[in-house]
Amino acid sequence: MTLKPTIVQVVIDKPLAQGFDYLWDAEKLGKLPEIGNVVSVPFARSKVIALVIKVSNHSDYEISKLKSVESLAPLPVFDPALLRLMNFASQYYVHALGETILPVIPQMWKKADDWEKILEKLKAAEKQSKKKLADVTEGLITLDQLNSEQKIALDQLLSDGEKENQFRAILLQGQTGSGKTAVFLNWLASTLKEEDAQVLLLVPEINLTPQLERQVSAYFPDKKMAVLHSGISEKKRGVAWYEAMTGKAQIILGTRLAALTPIPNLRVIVVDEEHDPSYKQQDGTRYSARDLAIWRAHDQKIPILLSSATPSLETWLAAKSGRYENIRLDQRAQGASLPCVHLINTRDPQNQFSPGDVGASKQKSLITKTLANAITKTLAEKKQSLILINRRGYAPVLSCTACNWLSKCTQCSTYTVMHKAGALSKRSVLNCHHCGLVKSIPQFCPDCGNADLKTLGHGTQKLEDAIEEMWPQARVLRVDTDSSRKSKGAEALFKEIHDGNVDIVVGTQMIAKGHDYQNIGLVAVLDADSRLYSADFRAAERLFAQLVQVAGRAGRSGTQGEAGGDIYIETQYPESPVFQYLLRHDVDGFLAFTAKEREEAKLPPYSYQALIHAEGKSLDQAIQFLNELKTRIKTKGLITKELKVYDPVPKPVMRVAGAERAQLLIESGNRKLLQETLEIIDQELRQDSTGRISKTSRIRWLVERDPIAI
DNA sequence: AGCACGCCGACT
DNA sequence: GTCGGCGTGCTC
Repeated sequence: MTLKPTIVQVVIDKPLAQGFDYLWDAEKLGKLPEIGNVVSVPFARSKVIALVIKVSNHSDYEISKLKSVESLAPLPVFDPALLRLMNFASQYYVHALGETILPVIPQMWKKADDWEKILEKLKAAEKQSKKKLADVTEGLITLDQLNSEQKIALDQLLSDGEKENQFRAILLQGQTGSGKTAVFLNWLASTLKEEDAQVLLLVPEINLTPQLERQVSAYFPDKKMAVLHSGISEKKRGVAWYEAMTGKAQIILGTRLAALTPIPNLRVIVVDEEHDPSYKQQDGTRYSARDLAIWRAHDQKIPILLSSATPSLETWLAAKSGRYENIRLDQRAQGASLPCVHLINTRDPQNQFSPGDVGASKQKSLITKTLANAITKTLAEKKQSLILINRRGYAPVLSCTACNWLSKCTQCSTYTVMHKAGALSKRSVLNCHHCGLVKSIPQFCPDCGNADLKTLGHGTQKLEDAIEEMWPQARVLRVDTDSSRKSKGAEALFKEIHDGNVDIVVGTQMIAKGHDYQNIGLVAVLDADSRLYSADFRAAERLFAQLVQVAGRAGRSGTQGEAGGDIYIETQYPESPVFQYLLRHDVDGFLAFTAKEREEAKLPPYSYQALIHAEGKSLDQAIQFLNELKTRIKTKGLITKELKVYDPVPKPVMRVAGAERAQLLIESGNRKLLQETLEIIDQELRQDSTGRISKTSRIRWLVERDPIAI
């Protein structure tokens, strides 16, 4: 009698839809295989990390050609619930299972040779660092400090808690400063009373984690927290991931990548700022961490809380229809009142400087007279001003006054942005924000030789210059990705603001996110219009959310009874609904208005969308590739009344780093039908592709489900 | 995705 | 004569 060999099927991090079979030598590996084991296998000429997805005695491949699993990682198995999530994500987002699963493993665990060493180190470290009690109490609001509205919200969250083992989705909607964080942290406390319960707390951006991290450790000083985001070192991330996976860490705090972390005893999920577009991954598997978190909660029959001041339309409608519970916080928790919104009509001459005005400079196009007066007043009151402009750098384009030459990127279909000396490099440079290309600034126009080159438009740097010129006595700080990368990072810059070392802060949207400042009297938004009328139908929704968030910064001074700050928006279109609803602080009104618009236009969430991206050497080739694909879809009879396939179009930024890009939009009111069609398209494309590159036309393609920008 | 194998152009 | 271009096929 011959014993049948043990065979495992594994998936690896390649865009290959299939699994690969390997022999399992139980003697050598010490144990029998289990689904969810992390292993190291020989693949082609190298060794790769793989995950076991099947255990059997059979292989469709020739047994004699099978290689053997080399080693077994000293890690717990990926639990069945997580594998269900991965399977779903892989199918839904039309990506191979392997390239969905393996990227969640931190780099530290990707080298099989180090496994035993790492484990020993971890164990040694664990023995040493017993418990370091946190001494911070930042943001700690105990049960008896909650205001009545927060108490009601918490009661509501807790009262339904008896429905154990049941999916619940709750929208916690409340304006900035209404104390949502205090409510959900106190709610988490009840789950964390349980000995080994784990909770997952998702935040949209790295900038937000340090503050929330301090708050969480103030609430739960004796609980271990694992922090997972791309900003922490690989080593720390590897350790945090291990602690989450082994159940040692009970609180898992992180950005979107944390949504796919193995958490064996997961009991509750919180998604903070659930509307934030950064939950959508833009490369690799293009998943939405919020949507996957909801699926995970549903699948594991646990509650999920979605928190936002300006919920996404999807979530808001779900709450409205009763599919989600809706808990609201309408008061401002610590007594601060709402900021007053001012719309400055830039077309009104009254708001503009006239030639004779004091302080009118060549920069007058940047800051209106009305806004300048408000800033001067705020300075006099010894309060801080935040000025937002959504473009980093000095000026978006350099142009020739004689022949209208413009500084275009040589590799992309965009303009390069001028950065002044000292910002990106020692000298002034032109920088492309799409491909990162850095070029020196030409002395003369490359086309006509004219030496008179001028900048068009404004960026953060130019604004900084203008402000310094207009208020020479003020202390000005610029906060954007460039300045935070250069100095000690964003945290250090935020500290400067907190400590009151700054009068005027100039920056991009990143200043407005999450950070609580104590002494802000004025917030100004200078380029709201650029995002008002965009080709992207979600642009207005995003702008509204950002403006509400910005407005939140202005009214946050904690002192009881004090008037909220002022927010100034410079616009040519003050009558636009975005601004009108903002003026009244009417989030629900805006969402209802937007919902109606979308319903009439049959746009998401009233329909479902997917994009097929194509990228090649020339736009024609990319378009042709998509046209052929469309024809194939048509011949197969897949285009029906229920499923619409648009014509291929160049992408908004058509050329990036030398590759030209086009896209094909597919839309359907029937989610299942769209899913099935995408699977057929994927199969069809895979048939004559290696990986994701077409064999015949050399076009790189990608299917994206639920795109957030079109 | 990598990576080797393989078949055609300008060079020490 | 060869070095090297990237089209094609394979990885258990």
